[in-house]
Amino acid sequence: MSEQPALEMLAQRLDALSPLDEADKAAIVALPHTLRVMKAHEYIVREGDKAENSCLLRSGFASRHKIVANGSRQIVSVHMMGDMVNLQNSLLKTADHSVQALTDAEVAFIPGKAIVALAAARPAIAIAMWLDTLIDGAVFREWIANVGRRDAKARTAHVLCEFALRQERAGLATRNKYDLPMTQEQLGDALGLTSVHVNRTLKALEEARLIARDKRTVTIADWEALRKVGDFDPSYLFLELSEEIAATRAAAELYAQH
Amino acid sequence: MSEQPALEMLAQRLDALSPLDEADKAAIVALPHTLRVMKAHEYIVREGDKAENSCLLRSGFASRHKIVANGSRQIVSVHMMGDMVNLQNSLLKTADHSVQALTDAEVAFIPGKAIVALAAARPAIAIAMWLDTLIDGAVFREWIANVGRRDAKARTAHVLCEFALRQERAGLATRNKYDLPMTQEQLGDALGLTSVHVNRTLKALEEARLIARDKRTVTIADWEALRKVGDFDPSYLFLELSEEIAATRAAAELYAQH
DNA sequence: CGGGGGTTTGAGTGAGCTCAACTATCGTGG
DNA sequence: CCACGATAGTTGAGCTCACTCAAACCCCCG
Repeated sequence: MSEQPALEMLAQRLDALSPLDEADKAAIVALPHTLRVMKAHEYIVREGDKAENSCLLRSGFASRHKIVANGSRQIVSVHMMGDMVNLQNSLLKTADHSVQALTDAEVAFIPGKAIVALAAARPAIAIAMWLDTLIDGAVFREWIANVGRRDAKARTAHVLCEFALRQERAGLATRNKYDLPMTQEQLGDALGLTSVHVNRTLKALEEARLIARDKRTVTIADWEALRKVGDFDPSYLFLELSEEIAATRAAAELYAQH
Repeated sequence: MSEQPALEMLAQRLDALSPLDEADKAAIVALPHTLRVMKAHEYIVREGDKAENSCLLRSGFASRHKIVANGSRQIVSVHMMGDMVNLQNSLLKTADHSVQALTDAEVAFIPGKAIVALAAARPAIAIAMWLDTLIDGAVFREWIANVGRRDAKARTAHVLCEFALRQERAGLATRNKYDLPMTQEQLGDALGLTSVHVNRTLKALEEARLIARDKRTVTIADWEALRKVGDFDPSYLFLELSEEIAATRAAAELYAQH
């Protein structure tokens, strides 16, 4: 990943959400942080932990989840390259949920205090981070509706569409073909279904020729049809606010190859 | 409601979340706004609307909801006196969900632009509003887990506990007895259940002597037992951050009577 | 005292669950 | 290079929680 400073990615993301000047970006890149390479399944934050760091996901995938009384798990969000996984840790004192690596991942831990101090000193950064949090909230709302009111087929199709667009935005794949970085068990935990039922549902979507699967690579065979059964309208992702991220990243990659 | 300026309540809330100085509070109270009295069922914001205002709920109750393809509704949050109902409208351009009055309500509409300008000018306010948004998100996460992984009984008990503590914080009731300002149909929309099943579930909770009901007044007969079946742990509400709100409000009421 | 919204109850159905077995894939060490 | 074990995916059979449909019932308000 070149000589790029670790937090360049964060500066880009926030800049895309809400324009920052060069000094703002420099201040973000200069934020104190420690880089860690995590293995799949490793915990990045545990529920109940004292909240000290916020985490930028530099590569790989991570999920946030809660455990309920009967022992089952609910994944409340899935994150990928470029996402700030737990900005809430900057201002809230204890973690209300766990964050776990879904795949091997590179994570930059940034002290919450440094983030708050930066936000206090630089309004544009405060607003960009607030906006990131607002979009986070919009996705949560959609997920509440997803698990609360859609049946298994629609629910599954919906997140398949969401992942497609988010991976495309992150510059990781196209909207028509991407790696689903989670087991059916984990997918079930995200959808509020059992792994057995996820399996049958995916099979049904495949038999209906909406998707194709190979290992964990998902091909969306009929985007329009999948969008329809999944009742998917991407506006809650506010992609237009960060459209240039994928483009920037693609350009950087091209440049790196030469 | 006395001669208090309409936005005093907002200044108090934000100050409780993250300390503000007098100039900050004065600036909040001076924010441009229009007051409206809404009837129950009236829409405050409609999904898809151009987002122009954020709304402070001065009295009454409101809910936010999404409609899914099959026509059913999912309530994603319930709000009460003192809540900012849709801060996201300050920074996001279109509303991704609707806001509706559950009861008659007084609402202060504040232009999103004014809020952003204030946040940009006054870091302490930006951070307080960001924090409010973060707590909003924590509640959304809990609701995802609630509808995704808890059965009807636990799910219902859980929100009954949540409403108790939130109404207590707002100074509207005690945690042992409060008005549930919604029909069983609406409760079902919040829980991802049908109204029929909500009815049976409430009845079961009543027969188990965990709650008692009279019209829409809920009495929690056995808090500890209800908390347990509802798998309720209030930490996600971050009540300690705004403990003084209820106290302040109670004191103000006392003062007003004399 | 009639109408309308909300609540309650019953009866039957079905989507998604549980339990259990079997298969496929893949990394590891002999 | 193969055998093994572990992890993940697939399939079947039966069950149950919550749904649907439908009919009372209740209560408030005009």
